Amino acid sequence: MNLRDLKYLIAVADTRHFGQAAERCFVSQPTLSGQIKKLEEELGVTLFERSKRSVETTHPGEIIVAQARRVLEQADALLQLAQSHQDPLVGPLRMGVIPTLSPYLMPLILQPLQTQYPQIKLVLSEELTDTLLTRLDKHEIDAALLATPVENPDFESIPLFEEPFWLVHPRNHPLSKKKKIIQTDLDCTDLLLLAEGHCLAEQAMEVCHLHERAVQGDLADLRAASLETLLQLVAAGFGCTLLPALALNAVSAKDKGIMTRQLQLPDTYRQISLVYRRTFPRRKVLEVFAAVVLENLPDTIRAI
Amino acid sequence: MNLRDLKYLIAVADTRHFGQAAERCFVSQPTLSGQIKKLEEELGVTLFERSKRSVETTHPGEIIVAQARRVLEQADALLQLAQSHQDPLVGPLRMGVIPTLSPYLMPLILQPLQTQYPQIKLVLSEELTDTLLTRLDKHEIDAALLATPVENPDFESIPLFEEPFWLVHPRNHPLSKKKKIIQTDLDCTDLLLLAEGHCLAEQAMEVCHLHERAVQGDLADLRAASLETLLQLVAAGFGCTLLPALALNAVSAKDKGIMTRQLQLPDTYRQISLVYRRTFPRRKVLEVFAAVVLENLPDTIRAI
DNA sequence: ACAATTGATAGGAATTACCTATTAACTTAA
DNA sequence: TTAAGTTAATAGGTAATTCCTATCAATTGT
Repeated sequence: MNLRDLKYLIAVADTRHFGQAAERCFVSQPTLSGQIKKLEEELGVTLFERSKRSVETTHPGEIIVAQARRVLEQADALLQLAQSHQDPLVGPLRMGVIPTLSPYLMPLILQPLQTQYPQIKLVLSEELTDTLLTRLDKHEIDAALLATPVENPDFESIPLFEEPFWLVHPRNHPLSKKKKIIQTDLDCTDLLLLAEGHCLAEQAMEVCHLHERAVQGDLADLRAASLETLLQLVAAGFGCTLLPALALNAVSAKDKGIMTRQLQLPDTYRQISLVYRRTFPRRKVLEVFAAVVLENLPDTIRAI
Repeated sequence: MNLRDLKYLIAVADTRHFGQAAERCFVSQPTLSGQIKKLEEELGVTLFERSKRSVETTHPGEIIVAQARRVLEQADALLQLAQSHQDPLVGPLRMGVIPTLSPYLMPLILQPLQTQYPQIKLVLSEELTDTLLTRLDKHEIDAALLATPVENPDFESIPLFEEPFWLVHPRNHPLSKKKKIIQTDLDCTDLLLLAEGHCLAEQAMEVCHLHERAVQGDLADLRAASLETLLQLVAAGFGCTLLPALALNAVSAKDKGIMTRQLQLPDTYRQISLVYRRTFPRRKVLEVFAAVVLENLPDTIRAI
């Protein structure tokens, strides 16, 4: 059995005329006659009662024709579904974002994305880099916004922008007296860190030339679960920390006891990129997403 | 698109493995890979995300696979429908019967038919010969029980039995004195007839050697609409008539004022046969029906 | 009676599906 | 680290299927 055969079948049932049915199906009459005959043999049922004068659908024929219409109806629906998914922008885009980026970047782009590409249904999940990479590998998400380069050859990435780190310290901190922060100021500072697993923690240590062991002792117990908590610690005078630029809005607005200092030093930024499986078939939607991100960055952040 | 392709599609979606899917479909892996690729190109949608490690269904793929299942479901239902109609006995048998036969024959066969072949759904219609032939030609009925031979080459017939005519007259009729009825008794009798269109009327005239004009006059206005009415007229002494043997039950039971006389004369019977279109594909059900009729005839009627 | 129509048949051409063999990339075991 | 085993894709040739033109037999309409 064949969808084409069912089309032939219905054409004959509709026209009661092999010639006209053939014309409607854009085939010759012998072709259509042959296929109908083959179908009848396959089904073991005579579908049409032919005479030289007329063609009539038999009773079982009527029933089978009705069912054939249902089959073609569903097949047609399949084609329409396919058509509606030809545009790579259509459908859900499952995006993972690291926690130190998501709350500060997403508010900037959700509105523009929704306005420019309403057909993209963004599904966000906020998790640590490792988790995101695992889920990406398991096809549970389509792409991830990360701050670390990827080595896995299964993945590719679109570089988005460089996000500078700012130094954040209490207003009564010794560094308050310095007009400009230099590298050595960072080296020996009382750095507060995020909990383990946050890439920001390692990156901060790297910027400050610290190793894992250096943050043992008093500070080891103070690793914060979120940037918000971290800022609370800074405000409470427990030490200073490095903050990614996009998160600055979160601090300046609410806490007068905190000073934020731009770092005019080399390599004091993290590189944000959009990571996806090499085999992901809807690259277009990622390109569109990346473009929207870049268009809506504050002027202080430079795109790559 | 093709039902086979959809089977391949579902096999891959189920197994997430081209090789195993191919095995399930009894084709080679390259064949299946090729058809899936062709399908993807036709639909304009990437259905699977392949890597050397794994095969995953894309989001549009999931949707299309679900629809493909619906298509195959309906196609499967079609095959099952066809299967259930392979037996020519299954389904309605639309049977036309002439009014002078139906009420006397049908009670004899309905019960046995129902018992022996419960799958046959008999749909009866009782109409005059001409109407039945027209409806047979228009495929409105499948066959007809008639008492006249058919000339139309589109039709064929299965001879069933010869139904003798009996003479029926009032008990106080001159013929009551005769021990045996001979042809000349019939020739000049006061014959009562059924309404025009009933084949029985013409056949009775023929048996009695009468022509159309002979029944003009008084009798012309007395043509009865049914055998029952005819018997009422006989009982009321308006004349005599010829009755087909199967209808005898109807008279003997209810009216003592009527005599029924067997005719031991040549050609005093009508031939009942089952008429159908030459092209009717379920001849088997007709043969079965004919057999049931013959098996359940009273012993007084001889089958052909 | 003759031309036009209709569905079936025959024979050959074109397309399509299919198979085997092989490749390229990756994973696992030694 | 190398070797063996998997996996999906590719290439090339074969078999099956579909399709066409030409024709026939039967019927219908003029």
